[in-house]
Amino acid sequence: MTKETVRQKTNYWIMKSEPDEFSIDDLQKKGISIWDGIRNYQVRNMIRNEIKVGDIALFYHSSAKDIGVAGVMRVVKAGYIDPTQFDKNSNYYDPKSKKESPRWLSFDVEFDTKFNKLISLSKIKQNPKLQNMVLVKRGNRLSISKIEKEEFYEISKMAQI
DNA sequence: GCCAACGTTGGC
DNA sequence: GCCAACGTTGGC
Repeated sequence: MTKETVRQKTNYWIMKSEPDEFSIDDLQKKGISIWDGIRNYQVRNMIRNEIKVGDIALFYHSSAKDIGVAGVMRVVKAGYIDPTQFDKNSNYYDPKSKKESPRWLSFDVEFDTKFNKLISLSKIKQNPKLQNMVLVKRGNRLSISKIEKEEFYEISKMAQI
């Protein structure tokens, strides 16, 4: 089989954002948005190696009054150089990143669905089918993590009840 | 290369 | 606001 005929499997992700900074409503308004400001090497490597067009992601609201999964989005542009690392006016400015060797990557996502109600972290922790998610484990601090297709559909199901 | 000190994330 | 659990930095 040639390389061209290999169809890559869709990856499923959960991606955190502080809704005060950027919420599911902001994404819905914009339609398509850059996902920028990643300043962690593990996550950077995930963007570089795995996140690709067509991947599906849960939008998670973190560090807020109500925390949990707010909706669904799709990756529409794979990893590219995050412009905010060179922008002195940005919160994400990184003076150590050089134009010749940029450190950080961003990508683009498109709004798909906003859940009627937030699927709270506590509800997720109560669901026995979701106990393997990195999200429910202690010390999980990565803003993006991979999830199983089954976990994605389980959470989607919880949104419909 | 080790590791202490410091910074950040994020739930509670 | 607290603090656990990391990640990063920098002196040695």
